[in-house]
Amino acid sequence: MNAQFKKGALELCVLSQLTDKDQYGYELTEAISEQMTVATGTLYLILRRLKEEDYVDTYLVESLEGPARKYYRLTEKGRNYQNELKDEWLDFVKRIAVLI
Amino acid sequence: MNAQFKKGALELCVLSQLTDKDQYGYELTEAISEQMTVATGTLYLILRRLKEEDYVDTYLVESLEGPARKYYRLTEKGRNYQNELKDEWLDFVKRIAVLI
DNA sequence: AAATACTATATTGCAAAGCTACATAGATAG
DNA sequence: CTATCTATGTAGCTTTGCAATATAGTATTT
Repeated sequence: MNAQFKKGALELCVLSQLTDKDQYGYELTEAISEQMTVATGTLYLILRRLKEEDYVDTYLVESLEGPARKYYRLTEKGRNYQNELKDEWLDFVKRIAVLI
Repeated sequence: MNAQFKKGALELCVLSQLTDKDQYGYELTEAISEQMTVATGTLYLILRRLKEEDYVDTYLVESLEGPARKYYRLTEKGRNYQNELKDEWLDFVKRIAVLI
């Protein structure tokens, strides 16, 4: 799996996964891992960045199967950003198709 | 234009542009600029890298309109690489589509 | 003759983002 | 009590595009 392709696109994937329902980090890692290899820890960096920029907020929920889970929820700003980024991505893919 | 999306994909674009005919750096920059913004100089780094790894070789041709042009030609290794990378890209795009 | 602009190649320093490896920690099964 | 699964998090590295800049040939304008 080409690591360079992922740059930027992973952020969009995380945001998109959160549009339907709140999820915690490990859960997101598992969902995205079904489509591509993603290193443990990679998503936590993205999630921290998204939180710093107020695209998501978080809350803790205790778990019976291990440590507490930190859930991530899209903010209004995050929803707008997800939309923009998705449009940009689809446009980008079309432009690449022209060149290859 | 999201700079992160370009990582890796630009290399594929350059390789793909060379599959039909040899081209020089400035010419490639102009062709790719029709689809996306790309900074002057960016492609020269990619081209140097591609040459170091024997995906392309080069030859100089004098020009009436300015300095000599350095043409880039795909090697057999480069053709194989372009094919692999293209397949990987198309697969990647499909997987992202599942996630968003 | 000098300044400007277009064509053309190339390098330097910077920033973004994923990867590897590692650290921490609760719960549970053997 | 050790291993394993769940779960979050950090440090250092690498790759790669960008901005800025340098160099240089040719042509046109002032």
